[in-house]
Amino acid sequence: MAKELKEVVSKEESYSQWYNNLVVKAGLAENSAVRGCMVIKPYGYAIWEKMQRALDDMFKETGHQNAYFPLFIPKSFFSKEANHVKGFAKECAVVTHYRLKNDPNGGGIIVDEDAKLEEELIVRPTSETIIWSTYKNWITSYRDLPILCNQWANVVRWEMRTRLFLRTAEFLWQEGHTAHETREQAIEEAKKMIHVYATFAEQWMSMPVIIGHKSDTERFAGAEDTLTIEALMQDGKALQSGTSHFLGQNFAKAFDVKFARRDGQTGYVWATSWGVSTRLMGALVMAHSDNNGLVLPPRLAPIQVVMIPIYKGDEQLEAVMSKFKVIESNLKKLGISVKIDDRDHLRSGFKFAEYELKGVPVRLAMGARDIENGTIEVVRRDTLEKVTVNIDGIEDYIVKLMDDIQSAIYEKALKFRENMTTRVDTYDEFKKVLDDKGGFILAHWDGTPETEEKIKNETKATIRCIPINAPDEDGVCMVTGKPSKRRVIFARAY
RNA sequence: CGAGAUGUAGCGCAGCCCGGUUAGCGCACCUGCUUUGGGAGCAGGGGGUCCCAGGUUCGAAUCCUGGUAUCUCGACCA
Repeated sequence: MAKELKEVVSKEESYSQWYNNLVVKAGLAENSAVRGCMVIKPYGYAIWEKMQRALDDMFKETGHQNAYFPLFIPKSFFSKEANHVKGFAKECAVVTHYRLKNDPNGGGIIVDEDAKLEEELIVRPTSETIIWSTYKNWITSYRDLPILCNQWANVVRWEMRTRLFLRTAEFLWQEGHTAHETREQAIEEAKKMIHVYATFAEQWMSMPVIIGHKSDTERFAGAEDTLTIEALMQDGKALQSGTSHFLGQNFAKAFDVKFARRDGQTGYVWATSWGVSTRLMGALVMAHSDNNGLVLPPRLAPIQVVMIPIYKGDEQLEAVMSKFKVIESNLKKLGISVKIDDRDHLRSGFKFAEYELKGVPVRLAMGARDIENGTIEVVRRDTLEKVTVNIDGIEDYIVKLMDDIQSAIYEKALKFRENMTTRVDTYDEFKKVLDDKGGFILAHWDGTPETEEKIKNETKATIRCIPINAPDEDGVCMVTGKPSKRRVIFARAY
């Protein structure tokens, strides 16, 4: 099966085709029979679960609680926040009826036209509206604040073009929705959470990201400020991997969420929302994979170590297996997930390739030769470097190796991003870099939506973000020549 | 939703233009034997509503009409 994958790669087909192939062949996910939707297979879901657990822990550490709000949102809720409506007016699934019946003209089942809902229900594309209509009842005093809730849920956006993990009609995500007493506290919360995401991306996914503000046009519908983490994929395109919004008082005003302030006056609460989705799975695949398949960071790998026996006959197999069992039990005590693959109908070479495709960080192989010498073969997935080491102390060796891999793939991705980040000063240069090289481009921009739009239409590149740590640097906009205070990041994006 | 392409076994495809045996190939699957330190070899076997519905014809995977689904490129988006 990986052979097929290699053929696709060697033909230098489009990167997106390679990506799609890899996701399917590695057993992460596949297209479902339902248009635009995806089946996440057990192996892919196991990675997502690890992501969820890590993120959830980080949310709890920062004082958040989980809650759950309804999937269906009355249509009228959407007419309350004008900007938000514009952003989600289209591309939503709508529930119009509540009953089916047998077709009197045939054998099938049809919608019962008599069972039409008074008011249509929207399948949530995001939950701000239903949550704020609920928060209204929760908040009367500053003593009720802050409210720091997170929800793990599925959402639906009826996208025209879909791609596994990156853009599916239904996707899984986490959405935090917080309410605060002051503007400053809400801004602080939005900042805090984008840093949580950045930490997660870098420490768990081994994926470097740039934190920044979205431009006016790229901002979330209904937000005053949108913070984003932007990652660079191996084809030189950017991927927005997580966002954190400062919503100001927009939703509080739309849903009339007022509270009694410390000074005795009545005021509207300040809000944030933030989320990451199964899109992170796509990011993980595109950030690290090579022509042999996935490369998973050890902290997110469902199987961290795979052991493959090499043998002729039952006697040799038993000898290897007894050694494997000891190592397995020792590694498990150290919290490392281990799989012994003793399937007899497959040759070892096939298994090697299969686990490389699946991105298992460390592979151990042992045969008669090793038993004789008291050694074991260790192969790390990221470099495919192969060493034969003494079996004594193998556990410590592996623990260290896992840390090495976790940081090595981060460093590799960081280096790639650095090489793929270019400073340009003229529009011609900008277009040339975009076409020849891709990646992040640091350039001056006059700050107007008109210029941004013009660049987008002419080059397909968008402003990914205005980095929070961008140094002040006087310059002139590469398009209009108007003054600019700092460089922003442009890229073509998913 | 605009423009193009494609629907034939689990996957990838040939056959269609020019209608005519029992619809074929590779991979995968099953059985047996031989193999086993990087994707095994031989032999045998199973698996099809040729996307759906009409039409033309003695006869349709093949021609015509209408649906429908998927993919690629736009617009939209996490």
